Amino acid sequence: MGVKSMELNKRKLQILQAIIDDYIVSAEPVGSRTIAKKYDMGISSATIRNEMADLEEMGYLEQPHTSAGRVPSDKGYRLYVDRLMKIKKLSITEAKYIKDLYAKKTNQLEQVIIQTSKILSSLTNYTAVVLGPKMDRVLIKHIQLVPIDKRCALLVLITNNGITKDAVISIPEGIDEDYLYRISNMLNHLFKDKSIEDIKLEPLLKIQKYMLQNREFFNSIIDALTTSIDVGDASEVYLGGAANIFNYPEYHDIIKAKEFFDLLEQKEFLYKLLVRSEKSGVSVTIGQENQYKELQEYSIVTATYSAGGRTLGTLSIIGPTRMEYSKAISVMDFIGKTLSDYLTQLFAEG
Amino acid sequence: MGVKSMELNKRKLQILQAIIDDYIVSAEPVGSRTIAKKYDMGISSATIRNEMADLEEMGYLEQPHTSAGRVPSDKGYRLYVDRLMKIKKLSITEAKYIKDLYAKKTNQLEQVIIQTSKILSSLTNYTAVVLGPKMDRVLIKHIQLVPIDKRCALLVLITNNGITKDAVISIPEGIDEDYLYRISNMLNHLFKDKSIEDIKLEPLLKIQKYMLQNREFFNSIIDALTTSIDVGDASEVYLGGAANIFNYPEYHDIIKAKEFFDLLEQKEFLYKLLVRSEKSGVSVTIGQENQYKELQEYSIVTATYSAGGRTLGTLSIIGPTRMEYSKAISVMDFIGKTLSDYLTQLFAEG
DNA sequence: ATTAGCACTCGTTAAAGGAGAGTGCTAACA
DNA sequence: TGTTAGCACTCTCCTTTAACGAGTGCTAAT
Repeated sequence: MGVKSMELNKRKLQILQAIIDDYIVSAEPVGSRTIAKKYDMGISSATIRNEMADLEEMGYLEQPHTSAGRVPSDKGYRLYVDRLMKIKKLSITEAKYIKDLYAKKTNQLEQVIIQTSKILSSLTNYTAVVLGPKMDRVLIKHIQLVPIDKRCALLVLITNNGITKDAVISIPEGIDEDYLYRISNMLNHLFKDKSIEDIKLEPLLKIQKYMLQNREFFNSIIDALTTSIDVGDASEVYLGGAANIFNYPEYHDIIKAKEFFDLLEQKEFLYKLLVRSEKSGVSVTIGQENQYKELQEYSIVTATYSAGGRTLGTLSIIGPTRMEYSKAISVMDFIGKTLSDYLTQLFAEG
Repeated sequence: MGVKSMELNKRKLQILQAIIDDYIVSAEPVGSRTIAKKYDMGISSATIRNEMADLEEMGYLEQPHTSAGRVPSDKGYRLYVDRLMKIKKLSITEAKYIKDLYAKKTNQLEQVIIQTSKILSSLTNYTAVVLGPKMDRVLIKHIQLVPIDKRCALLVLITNNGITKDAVISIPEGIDEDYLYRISNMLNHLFKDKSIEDIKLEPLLKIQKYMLQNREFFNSIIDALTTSIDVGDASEVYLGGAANIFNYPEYHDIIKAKEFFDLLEQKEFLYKLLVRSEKSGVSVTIGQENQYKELQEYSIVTATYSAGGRTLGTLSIIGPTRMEYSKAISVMDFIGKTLSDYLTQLFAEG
């Protein structure tokens, strides 16, 4: 057989691309005859058969059973994504559609995120998972205690990303509005321009001197601060288009479908999975590349969004490894950027 | 045949109950022999056959095809729910499990709602839909403008239910902190103890005299107030246990399953469906009783939750018409009450 | 190196043939 | 008059069988 034949020469790449292109839309194992007929490369099906056997031996293709066509392996998809596929730019209609949806203003960050998940899923036809803004590295812009009545006050926290959090806390006896005002100023002075993480670590030391009286009250403030932030985890995972999965025949098996929806219900897991370092741009995880067993039959395309150059969160779509990577990647890229522009502008103004 | 035989006598009710009890767990059409054997009523299968034919003619049972057993009709389920089924009280273990989960405090109302949807779905094995607190009839307890920096302020709104809403609004040139403070007081004075609805109707008239200067600013405040409230609709629909539907053989059909999940994705629709007048207690909608075509193959059990005697929202479960009504109703009832107690206490304190 | 030809594999589909569960009806019975 | 045993009949579901066809690998010819 000679070593020569096992090179990944141009023809092999061409054939691999053709097979994957075909399989992505058909979901059926691809045979040599199909390739020979559909793509006119001037070689016979027998030749293609030989090449396919080589590609299988090299790990780029798999055979469901002896007398079936070939199916791409994860390694095959990886090669396809990195070197073979043609990135499809969004159509002008699609780009305009997206731009228009982000045209109208709203101050409700959550609404924007929800809308993003819907757009993402409707354009890609996969399931979208969008994470709300990460709070941990965000800086505090303003912190204040607002008196409501004799017994309680509202703790308000505003970050430099324009996100607001608040919590009602009760006031112990014998604290008048003026004292509350002084505490409020003190907190603001102490924590302004600090990150949320800092609060968790520092306060006990720095505040200690203020804490001699009303120790409990201070504790409840710190408590409210940290817990109101920590909530960020599971509750800020937004899904869109979960039912899209039914479009794909691999999930017409009830067992598979159930697995998928069970997965989606584990919001904490999704959060852990998709929260990533600030690496911007679009990234693709194919099947077994995923560290989690539960996800090794899926592919995930992830992008980040930011405001004013600071990464805030991630958007992802999740679907079968037989995914329209080309379309998916360009949509993710475009929406990630559009959303970032939108948020940057929003925060700059508001 | 005689008119007599068509009465709903005790024996017919007994048989109907037996059939529905059986069908609810088996999901298979129930035959006369099954009833005769399993439930010892001292009559033969032939007699039961006659009664079943009567029950079918009266509309309580249906026959999928000539040589199959009987299946309850919606009318049959209705009779079952109203008169036949034995309400199963929660086991002590279950009651304790629920109580324990509501034992620990949190100020995050949203977390409580999310947890409720999880508990509901895990105990009933159906899909839970919980609506967040309705805002429209809620009274305003406190309203305030908190200055953040020169260019913007935070509008904070606290309701008598302890719910907080806020929005960042920008301040026009030439408004100093003192003036802002006066406006804040004015707003508070004007809107305190009013409902949100009132704001939408009244402000233009009442505020007009204040609005001579800074008309735009006032408009943006009113805008922020009303929109931050209106969000309430779709974004406050919480789902739990959607994947539970796969436990039931009627949804092993992919078409049916897809329909179900498509339904769940229409949050606005679910909101419209489940938001109801304050009628408290548990209510059941069976199949075609539902006004919406899309839901006529499902049954829905709904309860309300409240705080301090004021109804806030609804909890529901949705599942096949072949539902364990008895279990479902008692769980809904118990959780509705427990949640109400919890919230009542929470708001009384905080 | 390429390709035509061919035997072989294996999954898919359709038809055919029970098996089984259930019914309605009739006739006998208390 | 209500109840029940018996029976013919219906219809779905499951299994078996056979034929089909898409696809492969190998061999031999080009």
